[in-house]
Amino acid sequence: MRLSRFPLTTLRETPADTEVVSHQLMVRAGMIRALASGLYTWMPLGLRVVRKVESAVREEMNRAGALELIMPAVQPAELWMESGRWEQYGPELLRLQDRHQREFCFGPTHEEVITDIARRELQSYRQLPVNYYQIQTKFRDEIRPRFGVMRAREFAMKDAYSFHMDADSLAETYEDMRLAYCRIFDRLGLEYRYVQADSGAIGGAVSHEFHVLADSGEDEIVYAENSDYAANVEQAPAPAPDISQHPAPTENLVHVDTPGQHSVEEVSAFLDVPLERVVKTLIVHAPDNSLVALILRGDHHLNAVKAARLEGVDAPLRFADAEEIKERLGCPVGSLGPVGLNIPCYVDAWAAVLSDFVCGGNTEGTHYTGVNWERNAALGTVCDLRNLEDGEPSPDGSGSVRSARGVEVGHIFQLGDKYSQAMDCTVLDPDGNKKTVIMGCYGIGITRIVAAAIEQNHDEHGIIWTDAMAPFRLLLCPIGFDRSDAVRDATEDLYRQCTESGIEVLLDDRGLRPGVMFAEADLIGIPHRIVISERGLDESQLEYQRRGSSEPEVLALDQFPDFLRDRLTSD
RNA sequence: CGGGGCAUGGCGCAGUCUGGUAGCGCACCUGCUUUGGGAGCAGGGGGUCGUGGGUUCAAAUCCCGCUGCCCCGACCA
Repeated sequence: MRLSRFPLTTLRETPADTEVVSHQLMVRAGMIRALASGLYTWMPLGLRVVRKVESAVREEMNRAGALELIMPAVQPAELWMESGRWEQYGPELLRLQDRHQREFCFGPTHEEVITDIARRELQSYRQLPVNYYQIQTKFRDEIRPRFGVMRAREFAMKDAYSFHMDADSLAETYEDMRLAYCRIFDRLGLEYRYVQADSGAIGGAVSHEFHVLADSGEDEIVYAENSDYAANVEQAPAPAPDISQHPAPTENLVHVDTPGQHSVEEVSAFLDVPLERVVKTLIVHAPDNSLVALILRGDHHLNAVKAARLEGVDAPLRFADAEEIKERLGCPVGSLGPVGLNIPCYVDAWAAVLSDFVCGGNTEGTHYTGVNWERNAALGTVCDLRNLEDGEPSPDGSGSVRSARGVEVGHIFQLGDKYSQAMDCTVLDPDGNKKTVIMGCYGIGITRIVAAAIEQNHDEHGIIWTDAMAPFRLLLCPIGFDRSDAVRDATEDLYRQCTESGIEVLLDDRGLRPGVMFAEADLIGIPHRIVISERGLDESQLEYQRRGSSEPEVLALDQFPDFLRDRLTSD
């Protein structure tokens, strides 16, 4: 491709309405253009990257024996009523009516449609197992679309659905999919982790998430240094404290004045007590809207997902606001504590083993010191409320964990019979009896991978593509293309060699000043770059530079064919 | 959904308080010079100031309505 015929409108300045670096670079490089909130046009340069991701996914899905199909994006409400999700799904589901006032939705996912296909097509156990997939546009009416295509409303997703006679067969396909996903992310050259996403509390359902590691990721994950264990921090159990470390009380309860001291850090400093001997008291809503208290050690961080899973706590977690707390507990936030607190208390295990600790005095500007459970405050329910943190022991007993941030790009799930049961999807078994099939589902966010890859691989100049995702493999940068016959002739010859070798090559034949050409080259991130100049040609030399490496290499002109063969055709 | 902010040429912004001929940088077009990291000079094109109403001799600017977009909304308790 010649850049003179490939309009590339890059922006020198960062658009004001972009926040994360992938969004900024995608807009600046001309990969995407916004149409409305959460809706983007993929420009030719960006679409080439999307296609690379799609084809890696498609090839590995095919290799794993999955069958590609395409289902409609628009789905009739009747199917969603059968599964019960028409009521359940809420405002994220974009609902529409046709000219006859029939109800439809724009599919955010396709369990209902595929289950409908399966119950019509599949009659016999002989047809199982089977795994269907599609690469298709989804629409989810997100509360708050942001970060460009990372959290868009319309996005491309690969979704697969498998059907089985029994759990063993499902487990086999599930493992095949897990391996296929690993191959996909390996091929794309991304650093990733797969993490367990569910502890098994929900009916034995098994689920794993795949995360591309990036500092800006929306999820925090923890992984063991010495084993395969990895989990979303939302799910990872914190270690249990050593009960024997629970010393006997030595101090008396004292109600002290702490004027203006509200945060645990302030109180810790003011009273000269270590942060880990101060507890914080957080007030949230119960399902019936009454208040409950969550109590943690001052240096620990609340895990909202764990808290929301407690029976007496509403899910998702809803914090009580300051006015409500003042009104119902008679004390401003910042001075709350468990002593004499007249609402249900959930106490993190690490706070429960404290002795002689500090907490709020339940009156503005006061705290208690020398507090001891049961002696001064009812202990309430002891549970795991906090995050597992970097450096702590791994839940699988294999040493310590590290914490990292990740972008969720894949999710595989053993669904069981939730949809097949509701929608009566059955086949005949060898004995001629009707059996409800069980299902798995497997998603990959195609367009999100593009953003995640940029989050992971960029520098101050622009994007750094891996070979597998790059819109073009090689960029030819001739200096003086418009005014030097030698440069132009040599460049045209190299370009011809590339196209004949099947290399995806981009030629900057615009004759721009070198500074502009290089700045745009860095921005769009083509992994391999050859510079052709009169200066070099005088010595029969080219200059090669890998995007992201600081040192250019000299390449003899007559070695260019070897270069193509050795460095650019190996996948 | 709640709170805040913004809307002026393709992009980034000034002008709005205090009403009086719409401006700057980048980008774009033409010419000349320049050519190894987003050039210089000269000339040029492009804007119903988001939208609907109102006030006024006069509205980007003041008033009212609407729309769109962006940001914040889990830990001072």
